[in-house]
Amino acid sequence: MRPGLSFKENMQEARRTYPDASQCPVRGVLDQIASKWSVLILSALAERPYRFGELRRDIGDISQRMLTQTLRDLQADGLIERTVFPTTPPSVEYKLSPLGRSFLLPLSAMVDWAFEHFPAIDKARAEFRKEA
Amino acid sequence: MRPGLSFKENMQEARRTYPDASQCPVRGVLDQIASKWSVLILSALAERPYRFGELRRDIGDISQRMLTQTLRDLQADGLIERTVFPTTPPSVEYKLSPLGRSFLLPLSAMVDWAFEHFPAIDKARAEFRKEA
DNA sequence: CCGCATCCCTTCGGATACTG
DNA sequence: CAGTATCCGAAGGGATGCGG
Repeated sequence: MRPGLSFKENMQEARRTYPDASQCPVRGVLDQIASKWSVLILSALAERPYRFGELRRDIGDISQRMLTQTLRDLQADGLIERTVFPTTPPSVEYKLSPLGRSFLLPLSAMVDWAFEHFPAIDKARAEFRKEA
Repeated sequence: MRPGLSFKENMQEARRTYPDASQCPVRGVLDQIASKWSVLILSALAERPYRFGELRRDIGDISQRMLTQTLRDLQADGLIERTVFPTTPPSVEYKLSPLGRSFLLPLSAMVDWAFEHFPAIDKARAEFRKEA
């Protein structure tokens, strides 16, 4: 990476367009989408469609309450599609929408970065505590 | 974007490496870094170094408490550097570290995506409410 | 199997007042 | 100017029990 600076223009343009950052619509989108549970759910759905119980088991430590809630939010945002199969017992499938798939690229960029740099961050945290 | 699927490998590899997602170190990193205030601060520092009061005014609706706290966390993670100038009155400068700058690319990818797609998301949200 | 409703505890985060 | 300390309301999120 070039030492100087090499970030995209939209980030600064967003800041120019919304000098009062509290009014920036991008913020509301990011808050929802970059949240802990959303990332895990979208990461799972990146592989293949999932049923409710599958997702629950796969993620492991998500409560059924948060799973339901986050799935609804992602559905409301148009990132995932929900299909009910009226079998007995009923089964419900969740899959990424085209919009949701378009989000995988920036999402995986974040995940990739975290995956690559978390050792450096852990080290920085440890040293920061030693100083204090 | 290709219709099929086109996401990076690390996302799936992270899921394979940490089948129990609750143990995944990437999660802790993301939670901290992709949070609301962190994104705003890093976006500001992407332009140039800032002093404390400048950041506060620039972001606008961040409380001094959260600004201090988030700056400390980002510093602990090694993403920003803090320099004290013992003038009177004292002044403190915050700037991105090399690690912090390396994060701008994935961060701006997210911001760019949000900037481009928030109209679609707003529309999806509105329609979702109409259905209900 | 999928999900909603309730209770309840914990964390987030703003407001205010006070130091070097 | 750049913080720290305290108080307190708001929101996040787990546990449990019921319904389609």
